[in-house]
Formats: sequence, C-alpha cells, structure tokens
Amino acid sequence: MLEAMSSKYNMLHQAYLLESNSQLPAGCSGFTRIGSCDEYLNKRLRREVPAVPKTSKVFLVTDPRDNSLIVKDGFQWRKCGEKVTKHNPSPRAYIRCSMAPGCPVKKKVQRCVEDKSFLLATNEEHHNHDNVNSTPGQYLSSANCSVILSTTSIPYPVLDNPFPPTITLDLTLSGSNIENSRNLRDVMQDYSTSNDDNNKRVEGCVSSLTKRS
DNA sequence: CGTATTTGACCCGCGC
DNA sequence: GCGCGGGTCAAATACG
Repeated sequence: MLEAMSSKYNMLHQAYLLESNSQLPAGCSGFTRIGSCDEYLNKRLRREVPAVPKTSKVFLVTDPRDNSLIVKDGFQWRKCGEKVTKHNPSPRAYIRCSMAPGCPVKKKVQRCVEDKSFLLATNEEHHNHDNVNSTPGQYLSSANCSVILSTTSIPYPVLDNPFPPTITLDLTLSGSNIENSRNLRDVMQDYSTSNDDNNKRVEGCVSSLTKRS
C-alpha cells in the first residue's frame, strides 16, 4: 500500500508538473483525473482494461464528533455486526447495502487507532443497482470527509465539504515496476501546505497503519 | 408493529 | 490438533 501510494503520488506529481507547463491535453487536470493522466504519461502501460477489483479500501477523514461508522455515500447501509479487533480498541462495523434486495455489497468500517477522526472503509463486491441519491462512490457532506485515499481507480468526490482540501489518490497498482522516489511522509506533507494540523493527523495515522503492514 | 441496531455465540481459517 | 482472531448469524432490544 505504501509503495502504491508513493508510486501514484510520483506519477501525479509528474503529471502536475507537466500540466503546469501546459503540456497536458485539456481535461487532464486535478487529482481525480488519475486515469487519464496515467495514460498520458505512459500510453503503453495498459492496453487492456484491468479487471475491476471486487474489494476496495477507502481511507477517509470524518468529523471526530461523529461516532457513526456508517459511511454516507448515497447508498442505504444496514449495520449487521460489530467486532472489537486485537490491534484496535475501536470496534469494526460490518454493514451491508439495504438499498436493493439481494445486493451483495458489504463494507467494513473501522476507526484509526491513533486518530479516531480517520476511517478505513473496506468495500466488497459491487452494487447490483443504481444509486438514486447521488453518483456512485460519491461521499456526502455528512461524512465530513477531507482526505480520501482510495485503492480503486474510482474517485470519491465530496460535496459541500467543510474541511478543505479534498484529495483522492488512486492506490491501484498499475504495474510491477514501482519506483519509490518519495516516501509516504513526503506525500502527506506535500499534498497540502495550508493545514498543518491535518498533515500531522494524517502522518500519525498513516504511520500507525504502515507499522503493522 | 415493523425495521434497524446491538451483542454474544458460533464457525472457519490460519499459525504454531 | 489446538488456540486465537476475524467474520457471520440470529435472538434480543431499541426506536420511530
């Protein structure tokens, strides 16, 4: 995960530099344009469309005052279990999509050990129905997400976000030859220079996660 | 009263 | 084979 994040950030950084020099085609800007920038940087990377993974992990920041583990992304979720794991005193919630009968989507949500404002949501399977409340994968304002790191190529935009800035990093491994020119700490420090508190919280939480990985 | 949530028991996989 | 930890299930409880 650390390698993937570093790799993706490096590519994004290059893409940003290229864009700053007006070398990118129109429409290839912003952090949520990962796929198109990726292709622009290395068109030979993948000719064939990779299979959509059945599981994805979303690392997001929520309001610490909000104790709910239900991620408000437009879908209707039903909590079906809760478990306290060994390495984390915060309970892990097991929730299922109740928007449509027979929908196989399951989600595991757990708070970070060091900073309870961070949530790690693990999605399994895919919805067999449309989301009538918003576009798929869209997190709503009540989730209070300010940072979202995704292991899928699907961006997770946030609406009416009171905690700027919002950033989505694609953590999907696009190849085996990953070059790590920057470490994760650099990534987190660079992504925003306007909010030191957020940076410190992200650093602490990421380091706690990487210690166990 | 119907639906959602909680909670503890049970099951299963993995490591020793 | 046994114990531990994670995931699921279902009865009990809460809530609108």
